[in-house]
Amino acid sequence: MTITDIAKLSGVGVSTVSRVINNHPDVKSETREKVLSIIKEYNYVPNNSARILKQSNTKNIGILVKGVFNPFFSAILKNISTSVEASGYTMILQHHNNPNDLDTLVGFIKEKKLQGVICLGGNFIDIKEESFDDLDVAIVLLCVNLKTQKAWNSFSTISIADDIAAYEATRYLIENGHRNIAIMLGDRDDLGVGLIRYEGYKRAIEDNGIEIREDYIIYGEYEVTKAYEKATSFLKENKEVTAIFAISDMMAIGVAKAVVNLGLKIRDDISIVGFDGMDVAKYYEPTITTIKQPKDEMSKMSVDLLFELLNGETQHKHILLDIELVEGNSIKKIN
Amino acid sequence: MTITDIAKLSGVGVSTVSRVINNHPDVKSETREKVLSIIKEYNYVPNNSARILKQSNTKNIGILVKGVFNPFFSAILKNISTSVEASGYTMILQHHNNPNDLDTLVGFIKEKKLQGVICLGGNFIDIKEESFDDLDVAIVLLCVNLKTQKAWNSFSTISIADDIAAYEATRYLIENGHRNIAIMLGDRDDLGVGLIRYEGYKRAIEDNGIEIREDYIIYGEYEVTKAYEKATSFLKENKEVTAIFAISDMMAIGVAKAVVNLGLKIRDDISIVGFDGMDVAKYYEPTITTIKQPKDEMSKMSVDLLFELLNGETQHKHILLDIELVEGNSIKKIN
DNA sequence: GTTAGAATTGGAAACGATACCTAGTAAAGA
DNA sequence: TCTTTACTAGGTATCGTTTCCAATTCTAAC
Repeated sequence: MTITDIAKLSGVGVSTVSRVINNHPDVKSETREKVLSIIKEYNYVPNNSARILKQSNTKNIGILVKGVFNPFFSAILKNISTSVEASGYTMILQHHNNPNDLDTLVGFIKEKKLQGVICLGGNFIDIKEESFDDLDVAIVLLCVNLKTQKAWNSFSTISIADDIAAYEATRYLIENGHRNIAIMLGDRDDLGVGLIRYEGYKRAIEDNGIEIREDYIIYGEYEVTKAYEKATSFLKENKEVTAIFAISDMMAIGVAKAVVNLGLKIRDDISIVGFDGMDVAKYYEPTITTIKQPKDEMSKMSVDLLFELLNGETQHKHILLDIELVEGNSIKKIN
Repeated sequence: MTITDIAKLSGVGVSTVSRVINNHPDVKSETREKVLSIIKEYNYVPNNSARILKQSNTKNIGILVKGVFNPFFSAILKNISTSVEASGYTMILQHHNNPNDLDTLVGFIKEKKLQGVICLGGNFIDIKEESFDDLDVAIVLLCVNLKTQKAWNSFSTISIADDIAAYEATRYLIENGHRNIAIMLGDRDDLGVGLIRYEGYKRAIEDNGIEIREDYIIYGEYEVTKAYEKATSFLKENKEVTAIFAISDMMAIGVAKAVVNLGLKIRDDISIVGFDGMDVAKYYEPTITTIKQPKDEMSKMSVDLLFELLNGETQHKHILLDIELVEGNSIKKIN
């Protein structure tokens, strides 16, 4: 079934059928009805490749996800997915663990002929000025590790102030009297936003005259199980620690279980702070104090911005969203 | 940059360049080298649409996800994603909430010119014999509601015996002395596998001479928050209930929090059984007894099967995987 | 030196849509 | 009645590949 077949069956020319399909105005309504009925009867769907070939408009949006598909990313993914489809674009999902995020991104764009791409997570610290030069594509980075302002006009970013967020979380613990505060990061070899969060933590510690201890870093790999294991062995050996700041809520849950299974009490013995503001943190018992990221806003903005960029309605932007420290019941006030 | 440009630059014909690109044997090696170097120099990437148009081989694999992107689906998605990419196929993700799953599926296949598709969740109860007739595509259904054996040779399924699983969970509660057992399903209007699970629950209740109560069905919509709210109001009004069987672990966590916030104790006052076998259920405190689905096996098998089907190495299969009741600490033994 | 056969190579017709350009028809105005 | 204008419709070149078929070159044996 091609457009030619439909044209013959409806007794009109191919251009007319094309006009009908694309909702062009210059078609008599009875002709349109007739063509439409034939299309429906024969279950005709236009060949996307042929259209793309002619129009050089692929309508492909890529989503490049780095690392774990944690519930936080999934929630964002779902929101993005819904909006992308609603706009008649095709969403191509790629997951990777490649340390070279930039090359992966560029390859993805070229290979899939993307018009736009959203990156979820990853390190983009050494972006080169010319990296995106020859590709005319709308790029939005979400939750990435990016400190340089190089090539600042070649892509957009939507992020929270990860360092300030981590600073706040740590300061909150210190204000509550904690001094021996450990931090749980993701992958030792590929920190991503974890690096920025660690810097916030570090600054808060130092600003309050506490000594930084490298051995207070735990790597939980963003997984509940790993977090549980690592926290268990860590707590066994560092009895003086009174608080752990985990940079994801899922890891915070692993830590919580470790605390319980060691015969300790969450809050009274070990205070816990999470990060993300997932529902599970709220519905865990005790409710875990966490840094809430505006995930719905983040996903909505990223898609909106992407389409604005695609339509040439805006220049590249760098948006910083607010976070919120949501108090739970997992932090003890010491004296 | 097109194949013609490359041909001119290399001083050969387009067919030769095409042969080089596609690794056809009939090219002198020095010609090949030359063409390859030009391709590299000019950063040429073949136009995928043109290729697809000619070859009608899109290498597109679709993933159609119904309803919520819960952590269970995300985990499966991640596994699938990795394998699909490794095979050089493109993964197109679509999320929907359309009650008519079959039409959505067929439209998805046609529009995106898919070669294969995996469905995650949904209702496929009224599949018609001719539904997939004109589409030559490998279909694997995962975690779907499907009872008829119509068109059994047009698609594959990978599933667990949802009814037996739910039967087991319910029977386990009954064996532990519970009689007033509520069940928490997903969406009232779109049950999916929930329907099958409900039947298992119902049968277990009846087999043990307990009266079925329609008002013991709670609809938690597969969300922690909803589950929490619904369980809270349910428990306030049904004080005789001693156990709740939630058909997802995330909902089980919502239920758990509801129990705690009502001043009751998980296990001692209200027993909870989940479904899925997610890490969070294991690391929740108390560990939630759950029906564990072999999610890694499910995702691996679905992709393997899909590619076998694509390569014509096998006929359609209908695989039933085993589940396991993983005991936690959320069930009280009554006398 | 010829020639069969193999090894390479080039030309050109598709694939299925879009959109420019042209043409016919009907209504409106002169 | 004739011209102008607005609609509506059709023909066809084109997008960038692949691949069939034909043509050319090369190799080696006579």
